[in-house]
Formats: sequence, C-alpha cells, structure tokens
Amino acid sequence: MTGGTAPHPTGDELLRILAALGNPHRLRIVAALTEGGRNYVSRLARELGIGRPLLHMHLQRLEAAGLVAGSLEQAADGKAVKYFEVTPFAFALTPEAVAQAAATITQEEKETVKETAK
Amino acid sequence: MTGGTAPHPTGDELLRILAALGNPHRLRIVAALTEGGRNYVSRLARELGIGRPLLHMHLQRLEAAGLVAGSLEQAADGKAVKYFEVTPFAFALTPEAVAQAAATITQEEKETVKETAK
DNA sequence: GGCACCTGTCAAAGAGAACTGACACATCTC
DNA sequence: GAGATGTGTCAGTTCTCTTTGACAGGTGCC
Repeated sequence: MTGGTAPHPTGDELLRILAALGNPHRLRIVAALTEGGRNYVSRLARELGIGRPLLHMHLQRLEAAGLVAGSLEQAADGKAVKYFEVTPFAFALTPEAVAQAAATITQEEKETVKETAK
Repeated sequence: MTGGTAPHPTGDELLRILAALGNPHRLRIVAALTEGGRNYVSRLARELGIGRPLLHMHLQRLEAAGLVAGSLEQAADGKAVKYFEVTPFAFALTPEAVAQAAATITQEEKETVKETAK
C-alpha cells in the first residue's frame, strides 16, 4: 500500500499546500493534530493559545489544501462538535518535483474583472 | 554523501523554505533554473516576464531559504554577471516531519511588551 | 431563566508581502 | 560621448494576509 512518496500534484495544488504550511500557526496546528490526534476547534484553540475565529480561518486554509479534514459530529450529550484530524499526506520536495508542478500553474488571470461594469 | 531524503530542518528553516516556495513566481523561478540550468538575473527576468527589482527580491528570498545559490562572476568581456542555480534540496513533507519541525519553532516573541504598562 | 459550552460569520483594523519606477554604478562597443 | 548591456537599491504604493472583537445560532444543566 502506501502509494509511495510524492504523487503528482498540480501546480495550483502544490502551491496551496506550500502556502498553507508556510505559516507558524498552521504548521503548529498540523503538528498538534498529528501528535495529539483528532481534536475539536474550541479545545485546540485553547491548547494553542489563539482565538477561535483565527484558528477557524487557519483550519479552513489547511482543509482547502487537503492537509486536514474536519467533520461536524454529535457529542453524546447532544452538543455539536467539529473534529479535525490530519490527512496522511506525503510529498517529496525536490527541484524536479517543483519543476514538474510549476508547468501546470494556472495563471490566475487576476483580471480585476470590471467586466463592462454596467 | 547526499544525505538521502529529508534531513531534519529546524522549524524556522522549514518555515522559511515552505514560505519561499509557496508563491507562484518563486515556484516558477526554481522550475526555470532547474530545467534551464544556471542563469543570470536580467536574462531570467526577461524569460519570466517580470521586472528585475521584483525578481531580485524573490531570488533573495529563495537564497535565504537555501534553495538557490548565486555567484557574481566576471564574463569574458569583463562585465559583471550574477548567476543563480538551484541547490539540490530534498525534503519529505509528511505530518511527522511537520510535527518534528514545529517543535523547534522560535516563538518570535512578538513582544509588544508593554509590561507594567503604567 | 441564566450560565456554560459548542458552532459559525462578519467587519474593521493592523501587519507584512508584493510590485513598480527611478535612481546610481560599472563595462564594452560604436 | 551616446547607447546597450549588466549590477544593485531605495521609496512609495498596492495588495493580500493576519488578527481581533462582536455578533448570530445551538444544546444541556442547575
């Protein structure tokens, strides 16, 4: 099994992943979930010492990159709790991998689309 | 030699590397240097279609992360030219690697320390 | 009801990164 | 000298990201 190391992520995916991990808080979040296992937002925020809104945003970014996965569950006492856990990702960071991914970067046409306005 | 895959970068190093690669331009720069081999600033800027000052900044960031290396050389006709080339890096991106690196993140004490305030 | 816990979102402020244009310097060629 | 090439840096604008505080909702327990 396994699937080996380094699938072939598209340029945009790799970019999203690298950008997501290139942040102290998010790196710590992934580390906390890796070592402590699944955890829910409010608790994680308390443990990391950051605000809930902030953690919420970071988790969203990590989830968008596919590095963590969240699921809203129903606790035994009926309260809604959102648990997050890390996705077992594995990427090889080498010049070749970068070169290959870079070839498929979507040029994000940041066209300030003021299309015909009105 | 080599050192195989995945040395044990400190948290700050990993952070610098990920942040450096988490950018479209920089990812393309590494790709260009990987495929086209060493190249000098002005030429690279022309090929990538971006301004020299901008490329200069990105290269500096990549160099600070240890992903590329530059050397100011003397061309045959006496002109000074700065060549850049990629450093053969190799990192494994996994939850475990992240957890391990995250443990050594320098907490940048953003001290705003207004201790004792008044 | 009131309190404690969970969830989510928003707007506004703040910080940092990105980008541009202009400048100064050097060398070789015409 | 003028023009083309290369180097570097600086100041200022712009943009994106980050961060906070306040608000909305939900449930269970005393």
